[in-house]
Amino acid sequence: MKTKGGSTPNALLGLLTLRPMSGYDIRQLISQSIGHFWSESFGQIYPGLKQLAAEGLVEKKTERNKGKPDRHLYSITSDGRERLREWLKIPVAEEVARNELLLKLFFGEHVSISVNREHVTANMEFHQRSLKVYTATAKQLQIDHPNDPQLPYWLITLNHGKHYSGAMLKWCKETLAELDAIESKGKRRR
Amino acid sequence: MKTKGGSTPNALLGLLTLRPMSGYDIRQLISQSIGHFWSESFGQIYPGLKQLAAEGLVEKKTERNKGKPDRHLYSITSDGRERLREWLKIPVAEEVARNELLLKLFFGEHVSISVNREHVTANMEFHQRSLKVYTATAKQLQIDHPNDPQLPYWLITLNHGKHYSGAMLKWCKETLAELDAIESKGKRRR
DNA sequence: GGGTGCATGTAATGGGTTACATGATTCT
DNA sequence: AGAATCATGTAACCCATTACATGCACCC
Repeated sequence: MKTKGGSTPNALLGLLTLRPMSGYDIRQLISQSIGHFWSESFGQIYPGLKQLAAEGLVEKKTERNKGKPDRHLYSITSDGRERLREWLKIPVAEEVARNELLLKLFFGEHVSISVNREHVTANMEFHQRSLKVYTATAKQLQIDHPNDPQLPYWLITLNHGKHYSGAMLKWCKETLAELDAIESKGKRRR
Repeated sequence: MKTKGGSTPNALLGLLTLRPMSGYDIRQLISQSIGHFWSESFGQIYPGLKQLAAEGLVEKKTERNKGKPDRHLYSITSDGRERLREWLKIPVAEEVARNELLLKLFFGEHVSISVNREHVTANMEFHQRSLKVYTATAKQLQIDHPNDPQLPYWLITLNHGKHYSGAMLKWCKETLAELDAIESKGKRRR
């Protein structure tokens, strides 16, 4: 059996192994941890936590604060840990990730070269920025959690980002060169 | 304005610039062309074509066949071409692509090394296969459409695949080595 | 007889984002 | 005064896949 549904609740369980958190905390944490390859919106998180609590996979404790609204802190139960471990064992279904940039480039002949060039340039800049973030984050993680047994796994995901963005930068450069070549070929024929 | 919705109808328009096709044809063609970065199901294609026809962006002609069911052939109109061109100009929204493999590896410390190793190995094999397909397809395209002005754009998308899968292969190898390292470190401590 | 390919389409279901609704505090 | 942050949650909506429904022809 391959994973299909249920990634979201399992992502929540996974994050709650780090520490007990509220839905709001989870959202914050995602952007600082798995944000480069995962996203969850409040519309998923809050109902998701509710559901997990109903199944006994997480426990809810309400923290009352004066002035500020209540915080609903969720912590993972041992049942939750077991559920997470089971899910981690299931092979990953490799599905086609839709890539709109490639779709547009595939039909690129229908518009001017400069339009295509702009798409590629934007993508290149995105990956340049990403690369910097990956490198900086890896450094910071090693400082903040030097002996954490999870650190190697976190670095693995960051290394993925580095390879990915590095490859994309190369491809962008080649593509820009190719677009130039298409342009000059068009001029020569005219 | 960034693209959000409407990629599907525009993908259909794009494909119909190649030649008039039925919904069934489109499904077939996708797997041989944009299948590495795009997918459409019948549940999207048939209603999509209907909608495009209602907007006058495609024209429907019914081809009656004895024995076999009717074929509804759709061809793009000049309005459709204009719509496609407009869409191609809109910058691509760069959204986080969810990656379940990375999500599982991020929480990899909760399961045995071999579980993680298997995820990575499966991914490595996938990219090895993909690389072969990209190379073969590029060769075949150059034979089948040597002078097609769209060829450079098609090759650009294939080149993307090559860079991507190549980078992923490297990462997989590094990751497997890292998993070995984690394992031997664990043994040493015991 | 049964599977596969051709060919169309709808309905149910799932998964997800965005917008809405609320309201206090703190910073500028 | 107004924006941002904290904090929770629901509802509407969009997009997409899967399952269902139909039916002939061809091959094994």
